[in-house]
Amino acid sequence: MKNKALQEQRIRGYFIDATKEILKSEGLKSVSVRNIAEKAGYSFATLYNYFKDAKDLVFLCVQDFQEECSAHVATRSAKAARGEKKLRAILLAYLEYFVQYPGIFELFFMEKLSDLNKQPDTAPMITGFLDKLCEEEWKYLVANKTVTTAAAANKKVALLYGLSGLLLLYINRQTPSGYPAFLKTANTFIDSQLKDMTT
Amino acid sequence: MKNKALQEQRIRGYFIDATKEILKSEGLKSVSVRNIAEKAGYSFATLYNYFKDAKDLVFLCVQDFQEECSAHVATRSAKAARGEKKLRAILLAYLEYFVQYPGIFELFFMEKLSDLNKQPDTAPMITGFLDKLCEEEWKYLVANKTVTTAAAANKKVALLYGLSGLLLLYINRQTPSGYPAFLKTANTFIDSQLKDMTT
DNA sequence: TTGAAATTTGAACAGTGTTCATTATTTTTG
DNA sequence: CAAAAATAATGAACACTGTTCAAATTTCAA
Repeated sequence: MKNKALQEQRIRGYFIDATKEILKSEGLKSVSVRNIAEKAGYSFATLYNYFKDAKDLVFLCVQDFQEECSAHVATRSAKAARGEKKLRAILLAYLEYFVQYPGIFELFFMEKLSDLNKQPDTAPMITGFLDKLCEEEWKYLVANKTVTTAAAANKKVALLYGLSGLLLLYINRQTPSGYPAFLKTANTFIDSQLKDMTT
Repeated sequence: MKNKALQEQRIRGYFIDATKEILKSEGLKSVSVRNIAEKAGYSFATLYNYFKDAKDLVFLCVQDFQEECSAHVATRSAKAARGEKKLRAILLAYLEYFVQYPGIFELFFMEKLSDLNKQPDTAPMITGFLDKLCEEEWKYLVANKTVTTAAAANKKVALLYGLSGLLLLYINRQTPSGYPAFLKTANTFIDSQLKDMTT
């Protein structure tokens, strides 16, 4: 009787779609049990039959948003020449996506994950996301002896932490103030991290 | 009639102290208008006679916590030799403070500031805090020609963003997992940023 | 002491999440 | 097909949240 499972998955999908819609339009602050349920066409109580939490539901959107971000990064970095150029394009497109959707940055990096979310390991999925986006280019650079594996590893984490902090302060503390200044700071930071590829 | 002003300031102090107490013990999630007021010994409605918001009140704690953090950094870095050693000690003590009080990191970097908080410019106060802590050491290093002013400026921002991101991911996403791993990552990152002081 | 001004307060309202007994629907069985 | 059993959907209820405002209280000067 797999109809049961199919129907159940469909209904879960309605709730997830409703949540995604709210997240992208009104943002995380407008996500509420009653809000989601209304958009999904069910009572708020029904949500609890399919999900432990609204938070639980919210974190199920992470994968979808990652795919969307991946697509955005892919198109924005398609023209760039392989290697460092492409890596730079990927990093900038990554920043661009979160600047466009601050609510998704909030969801990825600021929202506390509830206990059940630890089960499907949402946290490593998020922290490993940038690595996955850059994976191919780092491989390429290591293969071409532009950078050593060890140096690449260091640069990867420095970029992850640096870009996370940059987005955090830009989105939450208006530092730098204004998108042009943000872009300039981002480029300067990426420059400094990609220098001395063999160090 | 300056008694008026004095008494008013005293009462404001009761509310601020209550808020600080809650922030350090239960954390930001437990900060509520009724919660603060009860600890302060007043009705929840009274809070609105002295502050626009509970958020407003919360951000008034920033300065006090910065002073506390400064003191912690000072004692923890007192023994270090001037220059790079001391700079490292400052950075590690800075991290240490926020790891000890994740609620204060939340307040400094994650909590959205309301409109009134933009008036006393809380945001630059927060983003400039690390710079202020390190100011003397950077001056020393520049004076000793260990690093150029331009290179120092770049390293300052890279450290600010990197450490912010590191704390963000450690506190919110358990990455790295465990304090020893966190310390190792922090040291590696600081190493990479302080290398090539003349570049 | 009295009256006016200032301060403190709780009621009220609109939100929030969550649980659970009741209702409605669907599925299975006779 | 009809009755019974299983499943799913629901809204009432409770405990919170922030915020406003008229009423109660306190303060203080005349």
